[in-house]
Formats: sequence, C-alpha cells, structure tokens
Amino acid sequence: MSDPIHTIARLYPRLMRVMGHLRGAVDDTMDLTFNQYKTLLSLSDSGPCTLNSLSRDLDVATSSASQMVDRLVVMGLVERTPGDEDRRSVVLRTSAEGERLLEKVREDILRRYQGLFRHLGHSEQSNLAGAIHTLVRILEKALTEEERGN
Amino acid sequence: MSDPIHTIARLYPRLMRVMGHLRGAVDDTMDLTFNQYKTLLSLSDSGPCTLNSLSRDLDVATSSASQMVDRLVVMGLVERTPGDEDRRSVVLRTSAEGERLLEKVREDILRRYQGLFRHLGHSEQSNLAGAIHTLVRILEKALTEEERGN
DNA sequence: CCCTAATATTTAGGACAACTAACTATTAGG
DNA sequence: CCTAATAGTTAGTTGTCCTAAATATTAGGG
Repeated sequence: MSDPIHTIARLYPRLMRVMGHLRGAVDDTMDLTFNQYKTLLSLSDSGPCTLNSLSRDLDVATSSASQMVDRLVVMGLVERTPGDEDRRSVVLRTSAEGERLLEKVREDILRRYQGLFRHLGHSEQSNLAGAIHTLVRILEKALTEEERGN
Repeated sequence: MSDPIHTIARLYPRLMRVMGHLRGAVDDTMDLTFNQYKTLLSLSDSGPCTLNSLSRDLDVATSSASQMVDRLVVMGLVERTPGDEDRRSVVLRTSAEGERLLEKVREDILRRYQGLFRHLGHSEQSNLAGAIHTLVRILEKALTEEERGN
C-alpha cells in the first residue's frame, strides 16, 4: 500500500504527461527539435568526441547519431573532422555558432519558466526545485547502477 | 543565485536526460511504442470520446491522432465507431484487448521499477516517490493555469 | 609482412509519428 | 435553402529511429 515503488509506478502516467507538456512548452521556444537540442548539448558537455561515444551517450544506434550529426553540420552548429590519430573515426565538436545557440536556448528556457511558474508562490517554486533536484539525484544514481550491469 | 526558477532551468538538461532513460527502460518492456501507450492510456482514462477531444488531450494535430488511432484499430486495441448523435464525429474506445494490454503494461512497469530501484535504500525510495508526487502536483497546477490563458 | 578480424562510420531502406493543406461529409444558422 | 462551421480523413513532407550492408582503417597472428 505505502510501498514507494508502487507509488512511483502509479504516478508514472501523470509524470510522463507533465514532463511531456513541460518539454512541449520549451520546444515551442526553440529553433531546434528536442533531439537536436539533446545532441548539441551532449556534444557541448562532453567536448570533442567520436560518433561512437555520442551514440552511447544519447543511447541511440550509431547510424542514428550519424544522421543527426549530418543535420547539425548542415545547420552549421557542429563540426565533423576526420580523426588524425585513428582515421576510421571522426571528431565531433560544437561550432561557435552552436555554442551561441545553446546559450540562447538556455535563456529562452529560463524566460519560459519564469512565465510558466509566475503564478506559483515562492514556497511552491522552492518545493518544485527541491523535488526536481531530489528526483534527478536519485534517478541518476539508480540509472548508473543499473547501467553497470548487475 | 538561489532563485528556484534559475535552479529549475539549470537542472532542465539533467532532468530531461534521466526522464529519457526512465522512459527508455519502460519502452523496452512494452509491446507498444511510447506514443501508442500514451494514446491508449488517454482513451482508457477518458472513456469513450471523439477524435478531436483525443487530439486536444494528447496535444497533437487531429490528423496525427487519426493516424495513431488507425494503428491501434489495426492492432485491435481500440474501437472506432461512427457517432450516432452527430454523424460527423467518431466514438473511440479501448477494446477489451486494449484494456488487457494496459493492465499488462502496468505490471511490466512495476516489475521494471522493482528491478531498477532495488539497490536504493528504503528512505531513498520514499524520497523519490515523494519528489515525484510533489513534482507532478505542482507542475499539473502550473500547466493547467498556463493553459487557461492569462 | 600479409591476411583476416575487429572497429568506426556511412548509406540504404523501412517504420513511426508529427505537421500543414486539401478534401469529404455532416450539421447549423441566417 | 444555401453558406459557413465543424469532424475526420488523406496526401505529402520532415525528422528520427532501426537493421543490414557497404567502406575504410587498424590490429594481430602466423
């Protein structure tokens, strides 16, 4: 009855629903699709990396990552250069324009949230921030433990 | 600095990331795509409804909902009958098989979570459940207020 | 040193899912 | 009764994923 895992499973549909709407609210303000944003962010966070490591990071097939990078290269947001040490691989990095766009997206998200949450009291805003922080922290832990097999 | 909205905006990438992995973990166990699951769930929750109300509920274009329903009808999970009161509209409802599948998905999600969270201590499980509940409650409030214009 | 196996990436083809625009059918109102 | 609004479907495009097959490069064993 009070088993936390049952509670979480019961809340799952509502959680997915609100997260979907939250994402949609941000999508509207972006000049990128959500997947393009995730890819660009991953490349920015991890610094120069190969296609294989990107695809692991995004948890998609290598070919999907390749196509995604294609689009971002065409948009001028990502640079793809042949690897000089191992010439089978490529080196991916965000371009200056890609970094500029990411910064703009960050600002847009902030503005969007300021509008979205302006009717909440300060304590509710704090509770929400705390809940998100707790959720991220614990889920990151559970997911990385899961990933390490066992 | 400690503005909750800044905190939320800063956490956004990590939040989207863990939610994506959480969804992926569930996707693997499902016989449905995530969008098909969402549609079936919406139809089950709202009872018989029209295509327009479904598309509002899912926040997609009517034509997208129509195609989605096509697939679910072919799979035998949803019934689409002409409306008898207004014959322009259709009446959508989950089939018995659709309900059976939803029940199975609920069980699969529960099992998946039991595996995923088995290494967390009970207090962390409780904190996670509490955080999710808080997040869902406050976001549902903020999003419905947003939706009502103003 | 060469041949095979493994690795890194790309390309091709198919499925799903979103959109807009155009079309059909039905209802409602002046 | 005729036009306008409404409900759905269909067509065509785009983006994203997948698997399988092709290409290029490196690594290792004999």
